[in-house]
Amino acid sequence: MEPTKAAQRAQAKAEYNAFLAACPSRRLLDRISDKWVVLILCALGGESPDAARAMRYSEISRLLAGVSQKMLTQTLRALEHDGLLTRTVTPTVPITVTYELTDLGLSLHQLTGGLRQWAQTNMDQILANREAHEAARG
Amino acid sequence: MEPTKAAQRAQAKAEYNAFLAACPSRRLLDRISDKWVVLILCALGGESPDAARAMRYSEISRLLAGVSQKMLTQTLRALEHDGLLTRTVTPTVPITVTYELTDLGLSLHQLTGGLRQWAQTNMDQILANREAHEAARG
DNA sequence: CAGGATCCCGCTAGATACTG
DNA sequence: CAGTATCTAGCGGGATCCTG
Repeated sequence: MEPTKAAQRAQAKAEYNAFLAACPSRRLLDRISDKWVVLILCALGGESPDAARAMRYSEISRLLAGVSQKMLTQTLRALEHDGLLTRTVTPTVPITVTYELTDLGLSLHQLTGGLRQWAQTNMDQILANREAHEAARG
Repeated sequence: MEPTKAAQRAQAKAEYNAFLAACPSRRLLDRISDKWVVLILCALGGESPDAARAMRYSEISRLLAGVSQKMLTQTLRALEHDGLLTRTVTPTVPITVTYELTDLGLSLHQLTGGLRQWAQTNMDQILANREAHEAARG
């Protein structure tokens, strides 16, 4: 009679449906389907799972070329709020703030890292597709 | 002296770096890190890899509750342009247009489907994190 | 009636300048 | 160094119109 873990997991899966606009998971999916979220997770997560490390604000800012301070701060705060990363303030002079992925953030990094990998791996194919598509219909 | 396939792959990986703002793969990553892209891929890809199927415009529109016609059309065209899906017009009355993932689109669906799954699986944890975070600092 | 193009508006991303 | 505050332009989104 005791519910198995598999049954509990199936139950949890059935609870949320990201296709429904009103479902909380839909809003969560919208949030993580964001270019800055993906890039920040890729930065903090490193190339391999064990390469994750804490980074300073300026370090992230430098790595993610093109990000504005506003979007970086805003996105970091949102990720902290959701428990995907921790923000640590060290009162040195000048002040030091580091960001580090939580276990939950690391689990999501498995996926976002895949996105980055996919983009880099299939870039040539996509470029070829675009050319073919443009040639086909001008 | 002949380059191995692994070496060629490593070379291809080194070519693109999604962290660089000027790199084409960065723009590609920005594109696929988009909520409508993710949802459309999830819709056309189905729950399991073999559940992928062609869908009509109105069918997608209904499934992705909350998407505007403009964004749906715009995103579908962009995905077609990149070769992630095909657009097929059947001259019935009234006209029928179906969209279907290509192999490349299916490969990306492996990842976006994971995002959706992750959002639905970790929703409860995130909600708990938010509450804890708000309680901690009002 | 399905499919989509166009116009208009509000919001938000992003650049710039300023502060603890 | 690590942010906040302010302003503007461009994008997202709804209403409307067009076409087969």
